[in-house]
Amino acid sequence: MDSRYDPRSLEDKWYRLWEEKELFQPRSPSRKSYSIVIPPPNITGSLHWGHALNNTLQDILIRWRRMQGYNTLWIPGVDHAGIATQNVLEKELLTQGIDRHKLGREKFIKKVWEWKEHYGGTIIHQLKKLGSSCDWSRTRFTMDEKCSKAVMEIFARLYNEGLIYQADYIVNWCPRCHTAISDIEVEHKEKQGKLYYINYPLEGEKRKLTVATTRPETMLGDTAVAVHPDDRRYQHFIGKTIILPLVERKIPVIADAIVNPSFGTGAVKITPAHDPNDFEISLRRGLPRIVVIDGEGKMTPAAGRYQGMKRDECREKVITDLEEKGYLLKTKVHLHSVGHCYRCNTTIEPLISKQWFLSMKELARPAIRAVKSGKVRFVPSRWGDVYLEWMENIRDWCISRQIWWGHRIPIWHCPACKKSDVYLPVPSSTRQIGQNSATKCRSCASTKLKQDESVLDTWFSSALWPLSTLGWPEKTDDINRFYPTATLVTGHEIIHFWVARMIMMGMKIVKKPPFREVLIHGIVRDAEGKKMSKSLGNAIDPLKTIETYGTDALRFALIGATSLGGQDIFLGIESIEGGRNFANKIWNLSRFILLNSQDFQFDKVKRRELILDEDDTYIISRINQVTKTTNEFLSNYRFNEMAKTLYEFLWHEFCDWYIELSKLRLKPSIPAERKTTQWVLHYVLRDSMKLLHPIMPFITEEIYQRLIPGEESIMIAPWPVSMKSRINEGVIARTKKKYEVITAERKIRSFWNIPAGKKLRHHIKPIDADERKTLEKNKEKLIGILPSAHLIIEEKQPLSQYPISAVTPSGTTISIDPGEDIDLQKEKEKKRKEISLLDKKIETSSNKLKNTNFLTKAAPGAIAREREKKQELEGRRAELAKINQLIIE
RNA sequence: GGGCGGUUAGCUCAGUCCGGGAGAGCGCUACCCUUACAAGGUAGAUGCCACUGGUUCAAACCCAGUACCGCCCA
Repeated sequence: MDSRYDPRSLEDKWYRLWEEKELFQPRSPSRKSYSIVIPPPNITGSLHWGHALNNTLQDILIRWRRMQGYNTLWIPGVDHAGIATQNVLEKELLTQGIDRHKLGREKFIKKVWEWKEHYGGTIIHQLKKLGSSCDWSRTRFTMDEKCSKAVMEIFARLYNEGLIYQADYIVNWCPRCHTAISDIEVEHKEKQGKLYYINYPLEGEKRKLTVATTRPETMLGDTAVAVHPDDRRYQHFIGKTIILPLVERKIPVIADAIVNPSFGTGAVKITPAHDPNDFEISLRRGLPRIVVIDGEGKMTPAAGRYQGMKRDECREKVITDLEEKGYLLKTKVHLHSVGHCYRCNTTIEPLISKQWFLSMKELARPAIRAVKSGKVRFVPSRWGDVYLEWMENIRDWCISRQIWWGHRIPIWHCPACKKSDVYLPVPSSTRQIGQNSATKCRSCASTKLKQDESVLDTWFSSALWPLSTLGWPEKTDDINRFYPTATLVTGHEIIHFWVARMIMMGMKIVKKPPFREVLIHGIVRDAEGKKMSKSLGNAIDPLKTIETYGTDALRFALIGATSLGGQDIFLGIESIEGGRNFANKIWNLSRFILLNSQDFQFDKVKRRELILDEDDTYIISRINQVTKTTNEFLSNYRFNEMAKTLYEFLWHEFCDWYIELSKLRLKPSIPAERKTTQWVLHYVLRDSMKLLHPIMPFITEEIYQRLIPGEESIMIAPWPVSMKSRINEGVIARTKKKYEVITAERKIRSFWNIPAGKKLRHHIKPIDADERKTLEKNKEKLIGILPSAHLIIEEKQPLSQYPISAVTPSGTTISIDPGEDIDLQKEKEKKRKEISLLDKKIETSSNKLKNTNFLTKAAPGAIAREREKKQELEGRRAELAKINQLIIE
């Protein structure tokens, strides 16, 4: 065994073995199920820190439950990511000089499939590097035959129920992607812009009304000016007519309560075709809607002489023209929020167009109830409020996208009778699903049906994910067995996009929510607090990190950085180093144990042969306690606490104390003692490896296999069970006090610069008879570990013999003979400082105990604890004072 | 404008659900290559727990408000 842990050689080896043995598949059909569906990563994506965290959390849950014997299933898959994928392909084709429009829809889609076959597996491969124990044999793709079938089926059902409708509506249009996007796909960003104050003259009067706008180019499409009905400044303008500058159109001045009187001048221009608020007003008031900007972001013929200009060019021109003609009053710097496409960051153009919508109110109701009744529980619970807030104010979902890559809407329009209807595709046409499957119009039997050009929003298929991956709309065993899934693990950024819509679909389709709990975790950010992402260029490639530090180190660091509140996570490379160091520690402690157990076989030892001393009992008690807390932490999703507990236990209890002391007992001279120690080392190591396995799957497998040769895998080893009978609280307390004596002695050495290995003469004065007994029982060990040339343990020993000493928190004194003259004044000064510090604490404590309010109102336990504390402090102080007294003499 | 989160050691953060002796890792200081590990060991220093008020015998923790930072929604 090498003295350093090298993850590279091990990880692929074990992962391959796990896959070969099909350990990732459900393997206990008679047992209770535990299932998870993966949040499907984007097909164009590559592994980033968010995936790493998200999948590690899922893997921990699934590995834990698998070891507990559940029939576990973690379903993986990828999402076809309509807009993103189309963008990637378009760019790639452009580098070859190919324009998608020239290629045509069918050929383009064929190209996307080809691309998918080539590169679509990247992210899956990367998830494997993370150690994810998904059942890859069930990998799904949102565009594959089964998922597509589910999409078509539910679309038809919703359409036939009248929940899907087509309407002219103002949508968020991305002029670059050439498609509508939903409200939540718009990212609002604060931008420094200008507020333009424009004078609008009244018809037949000298007076004018000044409006303020951030988008002067849209004035070409104005169809009214609005003021607040209670605004006294403008009462006499209401009902008048304005001659719109540059356009010379006559538009009315109207009153509407939506106007904010304190914004700008309190009078606003109304452009129904290019502003969502104005659109709403136009619906109420029956105002005309004049489209002046088209889907390309260029001015339409309705813009008159500005036709053909790009919207920002047009803005400049409109401003100059207004200025020239004296309509522009002033401009002011103005901070406002501007919508951007979350895919390509282009400024969104609100635009009127014909789109497909899914009405949400009715779908939302049961989904709201599912969360309110506790059928679905968010962890941490505050995210449930975020969900409810959105659901209770839900708006209809624009589900159509004007792109080619995606599930084409199965609606056919008949040019003959002008009717449209839904036609389900022929099941065999996997790839072109939804196409050419309607041949005859149901109304007039015309054979010239034309399919709707739009495709469905990608999230529409994602919403069906827990059902479609299990085989819906077929009635499958998997659905009976694994639906609803147990836990959905995801980031808070997609609660609206995905989580809410899955719950709605689950309730709609099978009347059961798709999961019982939703674990929301933080977003991984870099050291500067920015979200780690490729587009920002601040991402450290997790694969490089894995290459350098190992998967287990990365996983441990990520888990250690999470917290109960789902706070965002800042991760520097130092954290990963910490994980690597821990892995190395595990490696070396195992190495120590393995090197010292070549003559040992765990199974051959009978419990009767063991002579357990208190250090053994201590560590056995502790591993049983740790087992218990680990389980509790896992049940409550407190993964960081779990990681910390195991780290602390292995490093600072097992290594620092048990293993150090075991070195004194592994000598072959007393075989029974050696055997006992070996047994305990094995027992603790075996159980710790199991407990740690969900977080650090690779190193634990390697150690486990070396420890117990011939085992199939730690993955399916039984999860440790904490045994109450093996926890001895009394021994734990006594042993801790014993270790305090050793620490106290080390402090003396450190203070006086006495080398750690130098054998000294020691006196120990135990605080009481119990302590004396414990120490006497451990005399040999103390001599070895201190190390001591001569050790006296005596409650009433003359302290003056050995001038330098230390007192443990419980009051036991240990003194040493430095073997040479030392500066007694320095020692006295040190003690005096300790005493005055204790005095302060004693004062606080005794004030508390003198307070009658405290004595009458505090819990009895709290008072008892306080008394104990004071007693301990006083005992310690007394010892220190006595010693100092003696030094003077 | 509405909502949510954060503010604890030089840095990154736990701890707040469930009130009672301020914690971890990294960094820093001193000593140590002690045959599991220098990716290590031993010991050490460092805090008006953002601010103001309230509740309480007792507040980092509960309540109200303020400031600053961040996120989401309109």
